[in-house]
Amino acid sequence: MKKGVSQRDIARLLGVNVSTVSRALKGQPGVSPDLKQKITELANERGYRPNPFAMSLRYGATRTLGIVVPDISFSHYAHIVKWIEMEARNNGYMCIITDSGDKYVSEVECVERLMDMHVEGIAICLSQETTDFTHIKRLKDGNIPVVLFDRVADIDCPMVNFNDVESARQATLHLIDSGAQRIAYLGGPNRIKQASDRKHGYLEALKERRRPIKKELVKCGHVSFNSGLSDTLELLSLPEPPDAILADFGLLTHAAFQAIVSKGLRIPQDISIIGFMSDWVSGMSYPRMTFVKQNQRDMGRKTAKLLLDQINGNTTIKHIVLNAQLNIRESTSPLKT
Amino acid sequence: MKKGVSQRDIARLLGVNVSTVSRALKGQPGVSPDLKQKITELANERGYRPNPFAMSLRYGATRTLGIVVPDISFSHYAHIVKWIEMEARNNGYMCIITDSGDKYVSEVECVERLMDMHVEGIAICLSQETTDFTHIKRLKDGNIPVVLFDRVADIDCPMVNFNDVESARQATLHLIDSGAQRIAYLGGPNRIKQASDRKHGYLEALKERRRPIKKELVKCGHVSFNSGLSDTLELLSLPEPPDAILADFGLLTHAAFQAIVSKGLRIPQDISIIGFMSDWVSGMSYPRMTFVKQNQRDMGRKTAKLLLDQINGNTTIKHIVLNAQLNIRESTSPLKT
DNA sequence: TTGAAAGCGTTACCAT
DNA sequence: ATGGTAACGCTTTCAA
Repeated sequence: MKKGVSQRDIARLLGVNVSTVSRALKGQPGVSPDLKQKITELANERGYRPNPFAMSLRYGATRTLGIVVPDISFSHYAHIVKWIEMEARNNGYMCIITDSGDKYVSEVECVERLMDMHVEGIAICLSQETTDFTHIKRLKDGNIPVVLFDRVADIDCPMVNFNDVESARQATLHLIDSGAQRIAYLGGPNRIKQASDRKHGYLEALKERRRPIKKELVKCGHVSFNSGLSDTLELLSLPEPPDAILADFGLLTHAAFQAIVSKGLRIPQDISIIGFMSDWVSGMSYPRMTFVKQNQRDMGRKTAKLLLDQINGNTTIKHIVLNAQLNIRESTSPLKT
Repeated sequence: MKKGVSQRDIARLLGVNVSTVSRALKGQPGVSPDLKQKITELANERGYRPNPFAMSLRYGATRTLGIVVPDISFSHYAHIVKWIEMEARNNGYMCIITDSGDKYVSEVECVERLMDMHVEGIAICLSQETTDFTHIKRLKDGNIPVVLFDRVADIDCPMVNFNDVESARQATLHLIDSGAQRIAYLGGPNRIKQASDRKHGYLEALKERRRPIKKELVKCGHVSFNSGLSDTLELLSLPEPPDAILADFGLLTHAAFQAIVSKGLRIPQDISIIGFMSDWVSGMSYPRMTFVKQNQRDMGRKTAKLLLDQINGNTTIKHIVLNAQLNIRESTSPLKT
């Protein structure tokens, strides 16, 4: 392990004291222009770089943020993370990104590791297993700023999420108004607030249009491709199968699509579908999917800002809700007035 | 900024010396069982955690790796990064991930920042602008282990990449053998080794089957959606348009697909297409895309291993080439024997 | 078995 | 204007 050049090295080379070098390099008063010149020149020449660990040790400030995501390989999270990182970097912070694999135990471990690294704040997107929030509370007890994003929970903590109730409501209304009679809901388990919010929006829309709620059309399983696939196949095998599906997660959307295709059903003639997915994938599918568009850039930036605000002592802003938008394309049947 | 519990705190509480606490906590000999018991108990109770910065300062070992990617929001890179991170974590390392935005200047800045953070090694996927490698050389001069992955270069440095010549060759052969007469190539600029390798494979396949090389069918523009879109539209407007396209990057594949659809052409009846893309997106398009499948998990793991090997003083292994696989689906017309 | 002190890189404070 | 030194958390070497 090769060492870099330290202030002490420069001091020795010039026959002066470290403290003088420190002052010169920090641009503080109390150094003669001559000496200052010599010091900065030598520092540049030898490639002096301040050692952040010495600073951290002294001040406890690591200029580092921690991020925990369920799965960085999902485009949705990767996009959000990208913008958290951008915003952080613009403010002089580096990001340490950890992947919980959507598992509770791993999430706790990630948080502990980040605490060990003395990050100044942590942004967390909760795993689908998380129902216990002691690890979050521990952070708050330790006065480490936290922000929950995307997958949040009903706890007292700053957070940024999308308006899940409303976006699912809009999507369901669109399906009803396009003529769908039996709309199935494919979502996640109720313990995920995101999932229960979305289901709530779905049910609200049905009530609003005075449509009956059919229990057999509501699937709230594990958020995984396989679970989505078998749930959709079950739906399609019902004596009275749905003529529309609202899929509430990217993975489930993908699975539902595959299941429909594998059954030889036509979209939207036989069945309509709305999903949560990214713009460009929606554009490649055939037919192009009507989908709920979420602005990951906004979410990433807002999350970083909330974190940095807290680090800078501003504790006023608390909970930000972003609007998602329904993008109507060809996977939902045209209006039958 | 709240401080954690230090060894000194524990020492004071027990009325002993810090060094004794240190020995006890490290399980070193020279502490009475009694005292050791008391120290470890108190440490657990108060939630003592070693301060990594003090350790770093003393040993220069940060147990941290740096990663530089062109765009973390691309599924391809996000997948690779996920597995680098996993492998690193299994070996007690954390990862600091930086996004160069596919820009050279930003890539250099990322590397500098990572050096400042005193990461023990850096994995880099080069930006499409990078032709100057002094920042890589600087790392090697500083004895900081480096591994290039995915987008590599012809320099003396450990690296992991896919067999780009071969996968493009295979893809082209498949198009020829499916009956395509005028195969267009949509790739990146020659300065990207990945792109020139793939073009090389394309040309080799044509030669192998004694097909003429038509310059107007070879497009090597910027790797971006817009560039891919306009290049494909140009190809389709030729007096003699291609009856097959090989698109050599995910973005370009996506763009080519959109361009073809916008022109009202049918795949594969009017034109065949092979792309570089992810498995699940390929399954959602219609028709399902024939594509070159790259194993990101392997690449991520191998990259991390190469980095960790170097950190551990093993400098033998140098260059790993992974095989990509052609997955044949319905976007290439059936064999006309 | 335990204590004392030095050192890692930096800065702040006090002395010169 | 400059030097000396303590402090941050931890380990190691030497001394008791």
